[in-house]
Amino acid sequence: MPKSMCVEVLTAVFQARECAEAGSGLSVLLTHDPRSPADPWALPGGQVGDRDTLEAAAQRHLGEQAELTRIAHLEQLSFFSEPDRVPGRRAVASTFLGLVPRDIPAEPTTGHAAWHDVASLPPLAFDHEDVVTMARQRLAAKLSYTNIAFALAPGQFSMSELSDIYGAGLGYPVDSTNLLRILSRRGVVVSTGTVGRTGRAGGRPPSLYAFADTRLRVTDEFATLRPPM
Amino acid sequence: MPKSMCVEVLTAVFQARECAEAGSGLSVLLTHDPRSPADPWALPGGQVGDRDTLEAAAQRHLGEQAELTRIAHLEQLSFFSEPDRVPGRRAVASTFLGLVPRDIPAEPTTGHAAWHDVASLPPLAFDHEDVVTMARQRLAAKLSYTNIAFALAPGQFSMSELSDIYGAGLGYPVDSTNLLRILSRRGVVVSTGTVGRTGRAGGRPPSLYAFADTRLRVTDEFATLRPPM
DNA sequence: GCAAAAGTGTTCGGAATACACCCATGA
DNA sequence: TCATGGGTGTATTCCGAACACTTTTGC
Repeated sequence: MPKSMCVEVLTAVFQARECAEAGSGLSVLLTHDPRSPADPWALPGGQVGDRDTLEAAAQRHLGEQAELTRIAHLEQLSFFSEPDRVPGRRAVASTFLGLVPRDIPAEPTTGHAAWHDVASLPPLAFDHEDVVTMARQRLAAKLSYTNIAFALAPGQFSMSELSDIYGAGLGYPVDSTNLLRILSRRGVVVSTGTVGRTGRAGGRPPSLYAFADTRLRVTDEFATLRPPM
Repeated sequence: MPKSMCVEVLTAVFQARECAEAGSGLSVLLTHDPRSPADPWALPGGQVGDRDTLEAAAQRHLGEQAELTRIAHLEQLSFFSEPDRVPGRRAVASTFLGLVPRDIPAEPTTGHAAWHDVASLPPLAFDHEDVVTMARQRLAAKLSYTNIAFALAPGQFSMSELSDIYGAGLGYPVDSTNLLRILSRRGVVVSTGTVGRTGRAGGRPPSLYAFADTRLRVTDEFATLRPPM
């Protein structure tokens, strides 16, 4: 009879930050135990309880380690199961991608967790950097063919703000003009009828939009090889 | 300290069968223990060894239970972690999608495993039908934007044969004329220069083609929102 | 009025589907 | 020579990127 294995969860939580000046605009939540200052930063996560699903365990650890209780979207990534990925014990990691909208309180109030721009990450524990890389790739891919940006955007937003969020997730600038056309035709965003305030540099006040759904939905199902007729 | 959990692997292996008459043309490998005839059919899989990755464990079980040692493609699906998905024990399942080409020996020689057309599946154990459904969706999606069909096709094939394979995986007919154009432009298939034999109903003998790669490759990376320039 | 940002319209090119037509073989 | 299936070419349609132009605000 084979032995049972130890399963842990790890979550890469992203947020598209406001700060325009430096970095990519996309930040990931990392934890660091101040009692062990020599340890590298790590992704939030930990063990799975007897009655937890993996998703529930991931959410519980985010609440405990970073006071993050409102995750707009959480989805499974891959399993990391190399026998020696964590020295000294057999730990199979179930990894997750989590997304938090821009308008929730930014900074965790404990000293154990902090947001780091993905363009300038510190050294990370074990294979956690691989998890971040995979999470970024998954996010970029799903921005193209799903409405996943609802989980990064605030409740209402201007199209230029949304194109900044897409740009942060994709890594290249996105034309806000065409973005509105595409997302409107697909029924992803709808106009709220309200207008926002003009920014500090002047300019016309923007119309505000909102996402039509708050659950993940595939919006471009058949990139090619569509069904006939 | 939380208890460790029991991890099992489950694999849905697909093959595009030749038999044209009935069914969808897509078959999945199921196992059934003749010593327990009352049990339903199940997906192949089982426990994970101490030094196994999950992928290695999945492949080992396929070899033991169905004498299947040449898997052309194996990739992780989701984890199934509902606490009561298997009555009586806590079993977290790591599920896989496996693909086998059309030209390998079709029937397992043991009585423990058999191919079943996905259009007429028997009742399956636990949540295994959900795994099959997820695997079919993953296969259909990746047929559109990757070269994953290399793992279902024989080493050489005519375009009409390949369009049958695509049709089996997608669930709707695919025009072989346009399929060749698309896959040629993307560099997915190349002409071998050889020609095959005409079928039993007459007709012009087909040119034979082959896949350029035997590893998964994304061929249509940016369905939309391409980078500028 | 001027700068800055938002919104509108147009053009262009690429890609996929559909379909008509030609080619090669066996009976 | 005819039926059958493979292959080539073309038309249509759609969608997204690029960009010029107009509109609306603050100073």
